[in-house]
Amino acid sequence: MPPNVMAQRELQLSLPGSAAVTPTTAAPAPATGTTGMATPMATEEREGPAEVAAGVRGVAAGVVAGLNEPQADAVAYTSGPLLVFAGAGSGKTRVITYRVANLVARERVPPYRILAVTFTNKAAQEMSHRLRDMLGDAARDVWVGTFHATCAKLLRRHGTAVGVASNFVIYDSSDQKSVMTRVLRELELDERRYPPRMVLGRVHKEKQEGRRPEQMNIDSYMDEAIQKAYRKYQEALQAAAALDFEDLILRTLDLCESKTPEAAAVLRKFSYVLVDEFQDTNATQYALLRALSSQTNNLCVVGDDDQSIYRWRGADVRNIRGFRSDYPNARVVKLEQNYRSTQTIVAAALGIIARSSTREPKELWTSNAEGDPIISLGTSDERDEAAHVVAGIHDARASGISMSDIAVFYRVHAQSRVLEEALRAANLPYQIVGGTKFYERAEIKDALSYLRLLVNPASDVDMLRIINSPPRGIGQTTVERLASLASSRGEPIFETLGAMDAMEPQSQASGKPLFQASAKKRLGQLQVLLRNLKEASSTLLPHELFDRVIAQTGYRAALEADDSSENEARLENLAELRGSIEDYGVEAEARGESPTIQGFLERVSLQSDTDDMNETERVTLMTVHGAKGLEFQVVFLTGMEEDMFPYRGMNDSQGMDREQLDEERRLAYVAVTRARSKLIVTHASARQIFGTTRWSSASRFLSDIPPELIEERMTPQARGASAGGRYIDGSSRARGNIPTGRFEHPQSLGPVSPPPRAPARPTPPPGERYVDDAFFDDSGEEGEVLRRGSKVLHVRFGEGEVRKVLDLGEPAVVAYFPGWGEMKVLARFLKAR
DNA sequence: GATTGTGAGGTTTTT
DNA sequence: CCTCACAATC
Repeated sequence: MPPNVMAQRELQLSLPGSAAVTPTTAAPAPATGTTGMATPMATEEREGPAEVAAGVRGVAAGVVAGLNEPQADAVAYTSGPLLVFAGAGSGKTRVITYRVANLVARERVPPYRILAVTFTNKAAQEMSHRLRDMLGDAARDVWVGTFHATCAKLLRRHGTAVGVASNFVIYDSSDQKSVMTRVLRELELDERRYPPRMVLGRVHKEKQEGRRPEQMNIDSYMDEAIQKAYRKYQEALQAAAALDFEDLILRTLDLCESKTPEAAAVLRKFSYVLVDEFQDTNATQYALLRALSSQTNNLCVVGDDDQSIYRWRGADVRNIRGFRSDYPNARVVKLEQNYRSTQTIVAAALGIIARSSTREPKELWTSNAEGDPIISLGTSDERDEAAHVVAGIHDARASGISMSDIAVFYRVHAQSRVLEEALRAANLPYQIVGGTKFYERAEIKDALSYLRLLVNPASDVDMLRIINSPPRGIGQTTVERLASLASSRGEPIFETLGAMDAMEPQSQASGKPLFQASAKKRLGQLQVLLRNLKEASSTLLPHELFDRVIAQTGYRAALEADDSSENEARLENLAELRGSIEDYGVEAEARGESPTIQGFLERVSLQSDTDDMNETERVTLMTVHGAKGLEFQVVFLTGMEEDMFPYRGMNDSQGMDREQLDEERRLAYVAVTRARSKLIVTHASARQIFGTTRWSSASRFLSDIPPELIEERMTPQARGASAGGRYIDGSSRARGNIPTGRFEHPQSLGPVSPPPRAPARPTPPPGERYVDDAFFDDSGEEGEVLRRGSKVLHVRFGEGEVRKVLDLGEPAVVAYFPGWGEMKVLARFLKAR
């Protein structure tokens, strides 16, 4: 993870402090709304060194020093609900950590009674580290973790009160999908009308909004089918002692509401609850937070509605926007000073977000230097783009910027490949965050399934996964019969397997034995194998168990048997998995816990690849989503084209709705605000994506940035493409004022060339209009909007339909004209129909 | 029962 | 472009 330079910068100011702010704990919460505390700044207030709790490294006094006024306010306000709007780069994490430190060191709140919740492990880790720096050992007892990890922890301890087995396993999305597939089959629902993905999506949505099957709104036959599937899916999970991600939250909420002694204990547990990225919470998560803080109402939520980018995942930005009405006496603090970025970058970000249709009013500002202009680079295609990103990285390095302080962002992972190739060819070290996940590889999933099955034999998904892996002669027919036998007996497959010896199951139809002798024998062997491993699992260390599993199951042997390069890679992956099990063991012991397989598995299922970024000297490639919460000196924001960003799916039809567009806009805002001093945005006129070529114009978000902040450029290739391209209408591409500068790192730039200018357009004849560049317009209300599907009229080709919109320095399209085919035409030669 | 091939479908972002 | 599901074949 890149170092938080802002923090470093500020800590220099803050640490000498023996100054402290008068605790404002007792102050009544004024209803004045925003930042209105008149608390003097730390530097103006003198106190003797504050008493320091044992084990706390003298930070109590410094806790509030070095914070600006609203920050200090948020840290010091400790009695009741608190809502912090934290603009990008405004020192949000800092406020949370200082707040926790203040609670422990000054307010003497026992660390184990503080809960700080984040969304990503990455954020949780960073918070832990910072707390450790401030509080030392006391930090260990603060509950810091993601929603999911926190819930898992609570459920392991107390879940039995609401019927959650303490050895539950967590099903990831592919596990979930296979459960759902089986459910849908059992319900005999048509796979085309009810794709598992879709049904699962609907079920998740219900769960995210806290609705059980019986609470669903049923408006159609399909809803009814989904309701059935939802029920059955939950039954299947319950039978397998498995939880999906939503269940982790929902069942913890159940626990809280259960009126059991365990519930009482959990509800009493935390006297302070803090949440980071509150704008990303869904209804269930919010309900859980409310429950966990219900005894004291000391709920502190920190977030930024402008950075709400997970609506698709159930996040409800109304949680943060409506917090004040849920907690009318909440103190509201707005952190509006940005410490991260240049004025130029902040202004650009504001230009983008300003057009969002709904926002909590706030003014982000900075006292940082103006900085360099943003470079907007037009490229011909994704390869050209990648080549110039590489060139830009070289330039940045030449000006002394560390590789780990450079990032390349893209909207979707699919864009990473070309960039990756270019970086590799240029010998630039890089790391890709996210994407194809290690833990999704087949061999890893197989190995983990064995381990999970040993912890929780009821987990049918795992059983079905490994039953014939490595191949042991148990075929589809046998598996199906076994599974249906188990389900008719109402027990997990593992149990049925164990009972095989004692019974002679017969087919109901024919009365013949259900299993052939050979099949039965093989099932018996598997049963013995698993039983032996299970016995061993209680005595062996996790990595030893792993070794035994891949040895005794024949998994390793099967891979070694044929030494293809794929199998070699698989063996390496398994070795890597073993390594991470060992690492886990070491860490667990360091924490004074004894390592267990269950502990390891939990870590795995709640961890994403995004989490382990290291600080080595490498350029970071990631999606914009992955970038949230991070910052880099230099940021390349690629693929800034209409259709890519804002991203539109494949469905060729209509555009996106306002809400989607707003979310894309916020995403763009997040992307831009990651940059500290340099932002280079790139767009390509043509892009190969998902196997087809897409032509598009520059993103509307670029035109929302005040033009004076941007320096427009084109790569030679892009210029060549537009200058050399001949059009059927014979239009000349020759135009004046095309900048000719090489692409270099902004800091080493010469004089800025003026942006390319479209040639003056002739006045349209009376009664005619020219279709023009109004397709940058969000609202579609002014001007003529030219987009896919628009009907156009050309003087020679007649009526046509727009297939692609492109930016060739001026608006142009690929349009289909019956009798002519697809033609590339400048928009100014077209009339709208 | 296993292996291989073909086709179709879907393609965002993540705990 | 990729994955997955299913069919045909050994």
